[in-house]
Amino acid sequence: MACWLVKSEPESYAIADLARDGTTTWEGVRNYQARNFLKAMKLGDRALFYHSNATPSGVAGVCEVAREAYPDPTQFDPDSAYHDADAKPADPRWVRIDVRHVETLPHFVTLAELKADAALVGMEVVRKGSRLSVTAVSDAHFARVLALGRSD
DNA sequence: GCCAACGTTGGC
DNA sequence: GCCAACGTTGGC
Repeated sequence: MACWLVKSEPESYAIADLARDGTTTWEGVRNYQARNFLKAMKLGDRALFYHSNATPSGVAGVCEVAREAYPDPTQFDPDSAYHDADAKPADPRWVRIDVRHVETLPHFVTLAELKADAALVGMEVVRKGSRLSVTAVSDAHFARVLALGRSD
């Protein structure tokens, strides 16, 4: 089973919102690399829920894939901010997934902590200028972040 | 608000 | 196909 990291700006959707909703739809991804990761995510895969553009930014919890990739309807909606005039219903360009809340970490793991941890060298989100909203995470990195988030 | 990183667009 | 301009992300 693969591990992932998904980013959300807590001002628009935070881990507390996911805890309240139980499941939500992850849509609006308009980057091909991130989309390809979405397509690779399998039912039950776990993902770190990362708060971006936050004070501070960091890993707030864990979610799991509740439904695998299916066409993102916002690409066909002219009124949507995610509208893509070049996307055809017969050949959808963008997908979304559904995710389910698994746990809110008792200790919020800040980006500074991630960067300071020797075991997390090479993790994508720690890279300077990392902008991908969906990334793959190694099993070892995933376990390490969980350990940090569960201890205090 | 600034700026670095980097994906996308469009002229040629 | 090259590359400059531009837009977006996201840390600080």
